[in-house]
Amino acid sequence: MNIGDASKASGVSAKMIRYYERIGLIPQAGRSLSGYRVYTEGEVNTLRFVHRAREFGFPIERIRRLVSLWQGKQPSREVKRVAMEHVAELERRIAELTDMRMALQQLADACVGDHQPDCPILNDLEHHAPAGGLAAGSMMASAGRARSPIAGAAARRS
Amino acid sequence: MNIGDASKASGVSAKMIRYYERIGLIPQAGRSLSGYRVYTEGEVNTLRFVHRAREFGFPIERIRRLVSLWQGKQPSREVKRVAMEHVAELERRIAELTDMRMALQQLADACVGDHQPDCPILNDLEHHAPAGGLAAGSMMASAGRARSPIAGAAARRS
DNA sequence: ATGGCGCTTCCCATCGTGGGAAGGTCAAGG
DNA sequence: CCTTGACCTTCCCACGATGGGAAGCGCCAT
Repeated sequence: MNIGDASKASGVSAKMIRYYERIGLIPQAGRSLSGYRVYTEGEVNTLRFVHRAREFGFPIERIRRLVSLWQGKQPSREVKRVAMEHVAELERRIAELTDMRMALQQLADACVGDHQPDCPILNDLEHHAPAGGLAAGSMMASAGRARSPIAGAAARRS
Repeated sequence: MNIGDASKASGVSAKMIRYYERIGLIPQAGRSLSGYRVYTEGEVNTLRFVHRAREFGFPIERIRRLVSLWQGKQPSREVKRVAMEHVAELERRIAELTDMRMALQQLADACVGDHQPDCPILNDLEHHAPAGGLAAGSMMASAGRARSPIAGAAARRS
């Protein structure tokens, strides 16, 4: 099977298959006489595994560990641990975005949105002090602070 | 004021100030005789504006529009529209991440996590069909499908 | 004048993905 | 046999926003 068929069968683009091979996420594929990459069903299966893991948002390095655990028939405890690490990461990112969304929504709610240039959104952007060490609640708009248990997670966008 | 002080006063790193100037998000700063960038209070204020907008997760191109609306004293309707576009974008990303989190959490819940290599997480990764056009509910784990109003938003990660 | 800090420009890396150029291969049909 | 088109190869570039670091110069205090 050539790379095009492997791509269709796995859902991974040919470009990404070559990339995954280059960074060592998947082993180097065999080659035909003319230098074309050749794939077996088993290799396509690995590509499907990687593709599905990407759909879950796993970063490449974590997928590397997952593939290793999978191929090595390791205890499911390890797999679960890696998965839960990723769940925690997802929750962290969800919390950040939720903080932003809530704060911005509050400002937008307070903005009448007419022909006048006066606008609470611009006022916040213009007058908010740069985070000077004190982080708690700094993301929240003035009205209705600390209503969420996940407030203050912004600005740690890594 | 030199770039270091402007950085401290605005919360934007010197590196990023130069970057913003290079891409034209902020106008070119004046220069001292020796070539140092020199900033006025007004320019620092613009930097603060940009910094705060970044904290809200606004991408640079949207900040460009916001700055323009702000400087041009445009009707708040326009500002609100840009802000709500960003809220929609945030909600889209939150929905994607939430889908991933839920699906993965379900698989992890179904994983006993002992010394046995058998694991629902790996089973899903290994046997899930590559998205072949039919997208609805494809992200959901087998148990408890379609329990969320925002299911099926994954794999549109850009 | 010397040391230390700040400023300058320039290049590189991240992370995952796509685009495209330049060139080789293969199969089908004239 | 030759052309055509679809496929494959490698190599380079781009994204978005940010940081790291090198090489070289300016500024100020001791």
